Amino acid sequence: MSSRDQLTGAMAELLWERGYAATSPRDVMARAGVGQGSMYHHFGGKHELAVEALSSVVGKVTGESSVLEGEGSPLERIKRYLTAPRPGTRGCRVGRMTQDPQVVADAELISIVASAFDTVLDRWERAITAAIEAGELPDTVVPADLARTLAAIIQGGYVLARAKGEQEPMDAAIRGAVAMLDAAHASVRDHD
Amino acid sequence: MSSRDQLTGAMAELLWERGYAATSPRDVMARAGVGQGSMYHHFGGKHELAVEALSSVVGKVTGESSVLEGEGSPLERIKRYLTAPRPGTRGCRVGRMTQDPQVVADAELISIVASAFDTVLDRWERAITAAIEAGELPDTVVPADLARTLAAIIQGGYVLARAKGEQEPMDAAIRGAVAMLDAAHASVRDHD
DNA sequence: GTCTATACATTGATAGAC
DNA sequence: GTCTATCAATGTATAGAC
Repeated sequence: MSSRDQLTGAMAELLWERGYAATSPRDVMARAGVGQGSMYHHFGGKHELAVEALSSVVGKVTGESSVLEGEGSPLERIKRYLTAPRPGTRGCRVGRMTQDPQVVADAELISIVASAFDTVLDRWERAITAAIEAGELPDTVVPADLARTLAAIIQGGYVLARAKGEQEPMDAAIRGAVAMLDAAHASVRDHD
Repeated sequence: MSSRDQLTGAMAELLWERGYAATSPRDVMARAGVGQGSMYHHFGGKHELAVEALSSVVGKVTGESSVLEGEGSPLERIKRYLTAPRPGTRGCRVGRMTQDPQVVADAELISIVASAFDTVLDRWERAITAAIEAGELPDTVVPADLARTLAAIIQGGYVLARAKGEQEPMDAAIRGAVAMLDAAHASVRDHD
Protein backbone atom coordinates (compact mmCIF):
# COMPACT_ATOMS: atom_id res chain seq x y z
CA MET A 1 0.00 0.00 0.00
CA SER A 2 1.32 3.44 -0.91
CA SER A 3 2.40 6.02 1.65
CA ARG A 4 -0.45 8.17 0.47
CA ASP A 5 -3.03 5.48 1.22
CA GLN A 6 -1.38 4.68 4.54
CA LEU A 7 -1.80 8.34 5.45
CA THR A 8 -5.46 8.67 4.48
CA GLY A 9 -6.22 5.38 6.25
CA ALA A 10 -4.48 6.47 9.43
CA MET A 11 -6.20 9.86 9.34
CA ALA A 12 -9.60 8.20 8.86
CA GLU A 13 -9.01 6.00 11.92
CA LEU A 14 -7.84 8.89 14.05
CA LEU A 15 -10.72 11.13 12.97
CA TRP A 16 -13.02 8.43 14.29
CA GLU A 17 -11.12 7.76 17.49
CA ARG A 18 -10.15 11.30 18.46
CA GLY A 19 -11.83 13.72 16.07
CA TYR A 20 -10.13 16.37 13.96
CA ALA A 21 -8.87 18.89 16.50
CA ALA A 22 -7.34 16.27 18.74
CA THR A 23 -5.46 14.59 15.91
CA SER A 24 -2.02 16.01 15.10
CA PRO A 25 -0.07 15.45 11.91
CA ARG A 26 2.50 13.68 14.06
CA ASP A 27 -0.11 11.20 15.27
CA VAL A 28 -1.14 10.46 11.72
CA MET A 29 2.43 9.96 10.50
CA ALA A 30 3.25 7.72 13.43
CA ARG A 31 0.26 5.46 12.75
CA ALA A 32 0.86 5.49 9.01
CA GLY A 33 4.50 4.63 9.62
CA VAL A 34 5.86 7.38 7.38
CA GLY A 35 8.02 10.43 7.93
CA GLN A 36 7.09 14.07 7.98
CA GLY A 37 8.37 14.92 4.55
CA SER A 38 6.23 12.19 3.06
CA MET A 39 3.05 13.66 4.41
CA TYR A 40 3.78 17.21 3.30
CA HIS A 41 4.78 15.90 -0.10
CA HIS A 42 1.39 14.24 -0.69
CA PHE A 43 -0.81 16.73 1.13
CA GLY A 44 -0.80 20.47 1.73
CA GLY A 45 -1.29 19.86 5.43
CA LYS A 46 -3.61 18.47 8.08
CA HIS A 47 -6.70 20.07 6.60
CA GLU A 48 -6.17 18.67 3.12
CA LEU A 49 -5.42 15.21 4.47
CA ALA A 50 -8.57 15.27 6.60
CA VAL A 51 -10.69 16.31 3.65
CA GLU A 52 -9.44 13.36 1.64
CA ALA A 53 -9.78 10.90 4.52
CA LEU A 54 -13.28 12.03 5.47
CA SER A 55 -14.44 12.04 1.85
CA SER A 56 -13.19 8.51 1.52
CA VAL A 57 -15.04 7.39 4.66
CA VAL A 58 -18.26 9.07 3.57
CA GLY A 59 -17.89 7.64 0.09
CA LYS A 60 -17.62 4.12 1.47
CA VAL A 61 -20.58 4.55 3.85
CA THR A 62 -22.96 6.21 1.38
CA GLY A 63 -21.65 4.31 -1.62
CA GLU A 64 -22.65 0.84 -0.55
CA SER A 65 -26.31 0.00 -1.10
CA SER A 66 -28.22 0.42 2.13
CA VAL A 67 -30.40 -2.10 3.94
CA LEU A 68 -33.06 0.61 3.59
CA GLU A 69 -33.16 -0.15 -0.12
CA GLY A 70 -32.92 -3.94 0.14
CA GLU A 71 -35.43 -6.77 0.32
CA GLY A 72 -38.65 -6.99 2.27
CA SER A 73 -41.53 -4.63 3.00
CA PRO A 74 -40.66 -0.97 3.66
CA LEU A 75 -41.33 -1.25 7.41
CA GLU A 76 -39.28 -4.44 7.60
CA ARG A 77 -36.39 -2.69 5.90
CA ILE A 78 -36.68 0.27 8.26
CA LYS A 79 -36.61 -1.98 11.30
CA ARG A 80 -33.76 -4.06 9.91
CA TYR A 81 -31.70 -0.94 9.33
CA LEU A 82 -32.44 0.36 12.82
CA THR A 83 -31.46 -2.91 14.46
CA ALA A 84 -28.24 -3.41 12.50
CA PRO A 85 -25.28 -3.80 14.88
CA ARG A 86 -23.73 -0.47 15.92
CA PRO A 87 -20.90 -0.25 18.44
CA GLY A 88 -22.30 2.72 20.34
CA THR A 89 -19.34 3.64 22.50
CA ARG A 90 -17.12 4.19 19.47
CA GLY A 91 -19.44 6.89 18.20
CA CYS A 92 -20.47 7.64 14.62
CA ARG A 93 -17.60 8.28 12.21
CA VAL A 94 -19.58 11.08 10.58
CA GLY A 95 -21.84 12.41 13.32
CA ARG A 96 -18.98 12.83 15.78
CA MET A 97 -17.50 15.50 13.50
CA THR A 98 -20.41 17.84 14.18
CA GLN A 99 -19.28 18.36 17.77
CA ASP A 100 -15.77 19.37 16.79
CA PRO A 101 -15.60 23.18 16.68
CA GLN A 102 -12.75 23.12 14.18
CA VAL A 103 -14.76 20.93 11.81
CA VAL A 104 -17.91 23.05 12.01
CA ALA A 105 -15.83 26.17 11.33
CA ASP A 106 -14.19 24.51 8.31
CA ALA A 107 -16.52 25.02 5.34
CA GLU A 108 -15.03 22.15 3.37
CA LEU A 109 -15.11 19.57 6.15
CA ILE A 110 -18.61 20.39 7.41
CA SER A 111 -19.99 20.27 3.88
CA ILE A 112 -18.75 16.68 3.55
CA VAL A 113 -20.60 15.84 6.74
CA ALA A 114 -23.73 17.70 5.66
CA SER A 115 -23.90 15.96 2.31
CA ALA A 116 -23.43 12.55 3.95
CA PHE A 117 -26.48 13.22 6.10
CA ASP A 118 -28.40 14.44 3.06
CA THR A 119 -27.77 11.11 1.36
CA VAL A 120 -28.82 9.05 4.36
CA LEU A 121 -31.87 11.19 5.11
CA ASP A 122 -32.98 10.83 1.52
CA ARG A 123 -32.92 7.04 1.86
CA TRP A 124 -34.84 7.20 5.11
CA GLU A 125 -37.42 9.44 3.49
CA ARG A 126 -37.99 7.15 0.54
CA ALA A 127 -38.36 4.07 2.74
CA ILE A 128 -40.83 5.90 4.99
CA THR A 129 -42.85 7.15 2.04
CA ALA A 130 -43.02 3.59 0.76
CA ALA A 131 -44.14 2.35 4.18
CA ILE A 132 -46.98 4.87 4.24
CA GLU A 133 -48.04 3.89 0.72
CA ALA A 134 -47.97 0.24 1.78
CA GLY A 135 -50.25 1.04 4.71
CA GLU A 136 -47.55 0.15 7.23
CA LEU A 137 -47.47 3.62 8.75
CA PRO A 138 -50.30 6.15 9.16
CA ASP A 139 -50.56 8.80 6.44
CA THR A 140 -50.44 11.46 9.15
CA VAL A 141 -46.70 10.80 9.28
CA VAL A 142 -44.56 13.34 7.40
CA PRO A 143 -41.71 11.38 5.76
CA ALA A 144 -39.17 14.21 5.96
CA ASP A 145 -39.90 14.61 9.67
CA LEU A 146 -39.78 10.93 10.61
CA ALA A 147 -36.61 10.50 8.56
CA ARG A 148 -34.91 13.05 10.80
CA THR A 149 -36.44 11.48 13.91
CA LEU A 150 -35.03 8.04 13.11
CA ALA A 151 -31.62 9.40 12.06
CA ALA A 152 -31.57 11.38 15.31
CA ILE A 153 -32.30 8.25 17.34
CA ILE A 154 -29.19 6.58 15.95
CA GLN A 155 -27.03 9.67 16.41
CA GLY A 156 -28.42 10.27 19.89
CA GLY A 157 -27.92 6.61 20.74
CA TYR A 158 -24.21 7.11 20.18
CA VAL A 159 -24.25 10.09 22.54
CA LEU A 160 -26.01 8.15 25.30
CA ALA A 161 -23.74 5.13 24.83
CA ARG A 162 -20.62 7.26 25.09
CA ALA A 163 -21.95 9.12 28.11
CA LYS A 164 -22.27 5.82 29.97
CA GLY A 165 -19.41 4.00 28.32
CA GLU A 166 -21.82 1.16 27.52
CA GLN A 167 -23.58 -0.30 24.49
CA GLU A 168 -26.89 -0.76 26.27
CA PRO A 169 -28.32 2.80 25.97
CA MET A 170 -27.92 2.57 22.19
CA ASP A 171 -29.73 -0.77 22.04
CA ALA A 172 -32.47 0.46 24.36
CA ALA A 173 -33.03 3.58 22.23
CA ILE A 174 -33.39 1.39 19.13
CA ARG A 175 -35.78 -1.02 20.85
CA GLY A 176 -37.94 1.94 21.90
CA ALA A 177 -37.96 3.22 18.33
CA VAL A 178 -39.02 -0.15 16.94
CA ALA A 179 -41.77 -0.40 19.55
CA MET A 180 -43.10 3.00 18.52
CA LEU A 181 -43.06 2.03 14.85
CA ASP A 182 -44.96 -1.14 15.70
CA ALA A 183 -47.53 0.82 17.70
CA ALA A 184 -47.93 3.26 14.81
CA HIS A 185 -48.34 0.30 12.46
CA ALA A 186 -51.01 -1.10 14.76
CA SER A 187 -52.86 2.21 14.67
CA VAL A 188 -53.13 1.95 10.87
CA ARG A 189 -54.32 -1.65 10.79
CA ASP A 190 -57.08 -0.89 13.31
CA HIS A 191 -58.51 1.72 10.99
CA ASP A 192 -58.82 -0.65 8.05
CA MET B 1 -18.68 38.93 41.03
CA SER B 2 -15.54 37.22 42.32
CA SER B 3 -12.66 36.22 40.07
CA ARG B 4 -13.43 32.64 40.91
CA ASP B 5 -17.00 32.92 39.65
CA GLN B 6 -15.86 34.82 36.57
CA LEU B 7 -13.56 31.92 35.80
CA THR B 8 -16.13 29.15 36.23
CA GLY B 9 -18.65 31.17 34.20
CA ALA B 10 -16.18 31.74 31.37
CA MET B 11 -15.15 28.07 31.38
CA ALA B 12 -18.80 26.97 31.26
CA GLU B 13 -19.42 29.15 28.21
CA LEU B 14 -16.31 27.95 26.43
CA LEU B 15 -17.07 24.29 27.20
CA TRP B 16 -20.36 24.82 25.41
CA GLU B 17 -18.95 26.78 22.48
CA ARG B 18 -15.74 24.88 21.87
CA GLY B 19 -15.66 21.83 24.11
CA TYR B 20 -12.96 20.89 26.60
CA ALA B 21 -9.98 20.02 24.42
CA ALA B 22 -10.31 23.13 22.29
CA THR B 23 -10.49 25.46 25.28
CA SER B 24 -7.15 26.70 26.63
CA PRO B 25 -6.57 28.21 30.05
CA ARG B 26 -5.57 31.37 28.20
CA ASP B 27 -8.98 31.53 26.50
CA VAL B 28 -10.73 31.19 29.83
CA MET B 29 -8.67 33.88 31.55
CA ALA B 30 -9.16 36.27 28.64
CA ARG B 31 -12.94 35.85 28.74
CA ALA B 32 -13.04 36.03 32.52
CA GLY B 33 -10.90 39.15 32.42
CA VAL B 34 -8.41 37.91 35.00
CA GLY B 35 -4.71 37.21 34.96
CA GLN B 36 -2.92 33.89 34.94
CA GLY B 37 -1.90 33.93 38.56
CA SER B 38 -5.51 34.36 39.58
CA MET B 39 -6.61 31.21 37.84
CA TYR B 40 -3.84 29.04 39.22
CA HIS B 41 -4.51 30.44 42.66
CA HIS B 42 -8.15 29.32 42.66
CA PHE B 43 -7.78 26.13 40.64
CA GLY B 44 -5.16 23.46 40.23
CA GLY B 45 -5.39 23.77 36.46
CA LYS B 46 -7.64 23.40 33.45
CA HIS B 47 -9.04 20.04 34.56
CA GLU B 48 -10.08 21.23 38.00
CA LEU B 49 -11.68 24.37 36.60
CA ALA B 50 -13.62 22.34 34.03
CA VAL B 51 -14.88 19.94 36.71
CA GLU B 52 -16.25 22.85 38.72
CA ALA B 53 -17.74 24.60 35.68
CA LEU B 54 -19.39 21.47 34.29
CA SER B 55 -20.73 20.46 37.69
CA SER B 56 -22.27 23.89 38.01
CA VAL B 57 -23.91 23.67 34.59
CA VAL B 58 -25.28 20.19 35.28
CA GLY B 59 -26.47 21.29 38.69
CA LYS B 60 -28.46 24.13 37.16
CA VAL B 61 -29.97 21.98 34.40
CA THR B 62 -30.93 19.01 36.57
CA GLY B 63 -31.70 21.12 39.61
CA GLU B 64 -34.63 23.03 38.21
CA SER B 65 -37.94 21.16 38.16
CA SER B 66 -38.55 19.76 34.70
CA VAL B 67 -41.57 20.26 32.44
CA LEU B 68 -41.73 16.46 32.56
CA GLU B 69 -42.86 16.74 36.16
CA GLY B 70 -45.22 19.70 35.72
CA GLU B 71 -48.93 20.12 35.00
CA GLY B 72 -51.10 18.20 32.58
CA SER B 73 -51.50 14.57 31.58
CA PRO B 74 -48.31 12.50 31.26
CA LEU B 75 -48.41 12.48 27.44
CA GLU B 76 -49.05 16.22 27.38
CA ARG B 77 -46.03 16.78 29.59
CA ILE B 78 -43.88 14.55 27.39
CA LYS B 79 -44.91 16.42 24.25
CA ARG B 80 -44.46 19.80 25.93
CA TYR B 81 -40.94 18.86 27.00
CA LEU B 82 -40.09 17.59 23.51
CA THR B 83 -41.33 20.77 21.86
CA ALA B 84 -39.63 23.18 24.24
CA PRO B 85 -37.39 25.60 22.31
CA ARG B 86 -33.88 24.25 21.71
CA PRO B 87 -31.31 26.14 19.66
CA GLY B 88 -30.04 23.12 17.76
CA THR B 89 -26.97 24.56 16.09
CA ARG B 90 -25.42 25.48 19.45
CA GLY B 91 -25.46 21.86 20.53
CA CYS B 92 -26.23 20.40 23.95
CA ARG B 93 -24.09 21.71 26.79
CA VAL B 94 -23.87 18.23 28.27
CA GLY B 95 -24.22 15.89 25.31
CA ARG B 96 -21.47 17.63 23.31
CA MET B 97 -18.96 16.54 25.94
CA THR B 98 -19.39 12.89 24.96
CA GLN B 99 -17.70 13.48 21.62
CA ASP B 100 -14.62 15.04 23.17
CA PRO B 101 -11.95 12.35 23.50
CA GLN B 102 -10.28 14.15 26.38
CA VAL B 103 -13.56 14.28 28.31
CA VAL B 104 -14.39 10.61 27.78
CA ALA B 105 -10.88 9.68 28.92
CA ASP B 106 -11.23 11.83 32.05
CA ALA B 107 -13.03 9.71 34.68
CA GLU B 108 -14.15 12.72 36.68
CA LEU B 109 -15.55 14.72 33.76
CA ILE B 110 -17.35 11.84 32.07
CA SER B 111 -18.96 10.79 35.34
CA ILE B 112 -20.51 14.24 35.65
CA VAL B 113 -21.97 13.81 32.16
CA ALA B 114 -23.15 10.27 32.89
CA SER B 115 -24.92 11.25 36.07
CA ALA B 116 -26.63 14.17 34.32
CA PHE B 117 -28.08 11.75 31.78
CA ASP B 118 -29.11 9.38 34.57
CA THR B 119 -31.14 12.16 36.15
CA VAL B 120 -32.85 13.16 32.92
CA LEU B 121 -33.52 9.56 31.86
CA ASP B 122 -35.11 8.86 35.23
CA ARG B 123 -37.55 11.72 34.67
CA TRP B 124 -38.36 10.49 31.17
CA GLU B 125 -38.95 7.00 32.52
CA ARG B 126 -41.35 8.14 35.21
CA ALA B 127 -43.37 10.28 32.81
CA ILE B 128 -43.58 7.41 30.31
CA THR B 129 -44.66 4.95 33.02
CA ALA B 130 -47.37 7.39 34.05
CA ALA B 131 -48.51 7.74 30.43
CA ILE B 132 -48.86 3.98 30.10
CA GLU B 133 -50.80 3.78 33.36
CA ALA B 134 -53.05 6.59 32.11
CA GLY B 135 -53.72 4.62 28.93
CA GLU B 136 -52.02 7.25 26.76
CA LEU B 137 -49.39 4.81 25.50
CA PRO B 138 -49.65 1.07 24.81
CA ASP B 139 -48.47 -1.20 27.62
CA THR B 140 -46.19 -2.93 25.13
CA VAL B 141 -43.91 0.10 25.51
CA VAL B 142 -40.93 -0.44 27.82
CA PRO B 143 -40.44 2.83 29.76
CA ALA B 144 -36.66 2.46 30.10
CA ASP B 145 -36.36 1.89 26.35
CA LEU B 146 -38.62 4.73 25.23
CA ALA B 147 -36.90 7.07 27.70
CA ARG B 148 -33.64 6.45 25.88
CA THR B 149 -35.32 6.76 22.50
CA LEU B 150 -36.74 10.20 23.30
CA ALA B 151 -33.54 11.43 24.93
CA ALA B 152 -31.67 10.21 21.84
CA ILE B 153 -34.00 12.14 19.53
CA ILE B 154 -33.09 15.38 21.27
CA GLN B 155 -29.38 14.59 21.32
CA GLY B 156 -29.46 13.41 17.72
CA GLY B 157 -31.45 16.50 16.75
CA TYR B 158 -28.49 18.59 17.87
CA VAL B 159 -26.18 16.51 15.70
CA LEU B 160 -28.36 16.90 12.60
CA ALA B 161 -28.80 20.63 13.23
CA ARG B 162 -25.07 21.17 13.57
CA ALA B 163 -24.34 19.09 10.48
CA LYS B 164 -26.52 21.41 8.40
CA GLY B 165 -25.90 24.60 10.37
CA GLU B 166 -29.67 25.01 10.63
CA GLN B 167 -32.39 24.74 13.28
CA GLU B 168 -34.83 22.93 10.99
CA PRO B 169 -33.51 19.33 11.29
CA MET B 170 -33.93 19.55 15.07
CA ASP B 171 -37.51 20.79 14.76
CA ALA B 172 -38.32 18.15 12.14
CA ALA B 173 -36.96 15.36 14.34
CA ILE B 174 -39.15 16.57 17.21
CA ARG B 175 -42.26 16.82 15.02
CA GLY B 176 -41.67 13.26 13.84
CA ALA B 177 -41.36 12.08 17.43
CA VAL B 178 -44.60 13.77 18.45
CA ALA B 179 -46.37 12.26 15.45
CA MET B 180 -45.19 8.79 16.46
CA LEU B 181 -46.36 9.33 20.04
CA ASP B 182 -49.75 10.43 18.73
CA ALA B 183 -49.97 7.37 16.49
CA ALA B 184 -49.06 5.13 19.42
CA HIS B 185 -51.70 6.90 21.52
CA ALA B 186 -54.25 6.25 18.78
CA SER B 187 -53.35 2.56 18.79
CA VAL B 188 -54.28 2.36 22.49
CA ARG B 189 -57.59 4.21 22.17
CA ASP B 190 -58.71 1.94 19.34
CA HIS B 191 -58.30 -1.10 21.57
CA ASP B 192 -60.56 0.29 24.31
C1' DG C 1 -5.39 37.34 45.64
C1' DT C 2 -3.69 39.11 41.59
C1' DC C 3 -0.19 40.34 38.46
C1' DT C 4 3.81 39.66 34.91
C1' DA C 5 7.57 36.90 33.39
C1' DT C 6 9.12 32.69 32.21
C1' DA C 7 9.54 27.56 31.15
C1' DC C 8 8.83 23.56 28.67
C1' DA C 9 6.16 20.44 25.59
C1' DT C 10 3.36 20.08 21.58
C1' DT C 11 1.36 21.70 17.21
C1' DG C 12 1.42 22.49 12.41
C1' DA C 13 4.49 23.64 8.93
C1' DT C 14 9.02 24.54 6.24
C1' DA C 15 13.95 23.64 4.64
C1' DG C 16 16.97 21.11 2.54
C1' DA C 17 19.72 16.65 2.18
C1' DC C 18 19.38 12.18 -0.14
C1' DG D 1 9.30 10.43 -2.61
C1' DT D 2 11.15 10.16 1.74
C1' DC D 3 14.02 11.50 5.40
C1' DT D 4 15.80 14.59 9.47
C1' DA D 5 16.36 19.17 11.30
C1' DT D 6 14.30 23.13 12.51
C1' DC D 7 10.80 26.95 13.29
C1' DA D 8 7.14 30.08 15.12
C1' DA D 9 2.99 29.79 17.64
C1' DT D 10 0.25 27.81 21.13
C1' DG D 11 -0.93 25.06 25.31
C1' DT D 12 -0.34 24.31 30.11
C1' DA D 13 1.92 25.29 34.14
C1' DT D 14 5.35 27.50 37.54
C1' DA D 15 8.00 31.45 39.76
C1' DG D 16 8.12 35.21 42.16
C1' DA D 17 6.93 40.29 42.73
C1' DC D 18 3.33 43.19 44.72
